[in-house]
Amino acid sequence: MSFSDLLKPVSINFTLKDHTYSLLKEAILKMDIYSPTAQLRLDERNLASQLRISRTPIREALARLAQDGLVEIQPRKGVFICQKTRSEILEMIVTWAALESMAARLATSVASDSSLKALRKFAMKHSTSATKAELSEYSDANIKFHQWILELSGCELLRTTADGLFMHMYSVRRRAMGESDRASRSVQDHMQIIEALEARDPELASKRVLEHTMRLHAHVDKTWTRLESLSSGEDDGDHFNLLENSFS
Amino acid sequence: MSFSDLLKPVSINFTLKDHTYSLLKEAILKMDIYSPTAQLRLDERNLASQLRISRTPIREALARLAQDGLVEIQPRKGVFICQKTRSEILEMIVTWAALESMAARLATSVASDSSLKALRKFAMKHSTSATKAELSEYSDANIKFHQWILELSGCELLRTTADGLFMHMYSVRRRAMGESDRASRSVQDHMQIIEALEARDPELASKRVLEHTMRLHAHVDKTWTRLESLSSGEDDGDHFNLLENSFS
DNA sequence: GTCAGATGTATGGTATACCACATAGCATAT
DNA sequence: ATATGCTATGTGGTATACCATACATCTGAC
Repeated sequence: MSFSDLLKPVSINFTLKDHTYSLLKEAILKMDIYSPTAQLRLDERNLASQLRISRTPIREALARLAQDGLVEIQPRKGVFICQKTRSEILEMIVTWAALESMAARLATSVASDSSLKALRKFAMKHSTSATKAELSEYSDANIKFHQWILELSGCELLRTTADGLFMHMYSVRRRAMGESDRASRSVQDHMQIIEALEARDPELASKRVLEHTMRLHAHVDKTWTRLESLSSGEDDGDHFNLLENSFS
Repeated sequence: MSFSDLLKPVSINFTLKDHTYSLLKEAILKMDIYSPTAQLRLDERNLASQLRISRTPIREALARLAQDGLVEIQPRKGVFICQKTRSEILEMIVTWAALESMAARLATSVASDSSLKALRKFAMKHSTSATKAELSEYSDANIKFHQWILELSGCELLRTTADGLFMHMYSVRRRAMGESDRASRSVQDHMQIIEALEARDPELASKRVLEHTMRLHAHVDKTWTRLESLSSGEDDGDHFNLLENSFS
């Protein structure tokens, strides 16, 4: 083995700003940003000294984070982690529903029999863990199931766009999705979705995905209370209540 | 008029990086990035000297542009304007279809009679200009019509997400949308969409929007040739041809 | 003549210094 | 005691200097 072989992996394509971006993103998503004690402010100089790098790559990473809505940069004030309002979360679910129902529609055409089989296997395996109310695990499997459908669509853009939404839902999901009364219904829904995919019925598949996701919407709409206090009095646009009848 | 009214707009919230971001974004969208003579490379130092500012705000603006896919930053190489491949454009249309059909569904519930009336008025006005084959104007009106539906949904996120797609379609639209044989069919489609909205029929409205947008998809799929040469030989995933039957 | 290696130059990546503004605390005057 | 204004300090915004790499060009040897 020559020198060049040993020395080749010289951290090519690695930049501090990209690394910092992933680092900060992960950190933000992992923390519970709705905890009352959460540190919402990000100090550039603190981050710089903690990461032992200068402010420049940090600022470029923050600019990107601001672009995808994870933080807000207030000029001359500071950068703050974004807390989503109730209505923003509901809008995310609506948009997610739009994307995934399209994905299901496409999947009826492009997904292979074997990949549908794999999806069914996955869903059945985790349906058992759902019944024993292992909520955290169920919550992960639930998200994975939906991402899987996005993947089956073969449309990268649908998948990445939805991933951007899931990213924001990450902090929310423990609260919104992990409730055992919803779990059994959810498992039924998943099975029916798989059946529609296997039947290669685009209309039925997209319809069932849409209804399933909008049930989550209705659930969040009813039970999301903790953030209310933060933005009470504002016009949070509860008009989505009106929409339930659009998904019957 | 009181003092406070006069003194409020004290030029606050202006930063060079935000200004540069809008500036570069607009410049990129306006240029024909598919022209063979197009300048695809962006030189930080050139931009800095042209705009008479330092590289720092430019770099932060570029980081944001890279985030929404308008440019690509290759470490140690440079920043290049992104040319979308044929399959990426097709994926954008699919995703757009997903969003707008959901918007139409919502609009059947939340749009007011008067706003639907305004939409109809707008569509009828531009249907006449379409028949006289004023293509550029028709193309603008066409996009406006679709954006209007997104607005009627009352879901900000649907609208902004779709706007992100329209942004990329901007350079493409002159070529893809401006053909008179499509125009008359398009006008018919628009009218039928409006009728479905006025009938407050969510299923029909979303279905018609979906079919309408997928007709554009089929059209681009058949006629988009110019970029082929750039990426010929690559696996560009023409599998979307298979999907036409999903939207009948 | 051709190819390998070296060297120069251009360009992005990073660090740092400096500036403008926002905020809080204190002092002073009413 | 309260209100107003000043000052100190910290933070983000910007400019600039320097470093590392990629690429082109040149040169020399075979």
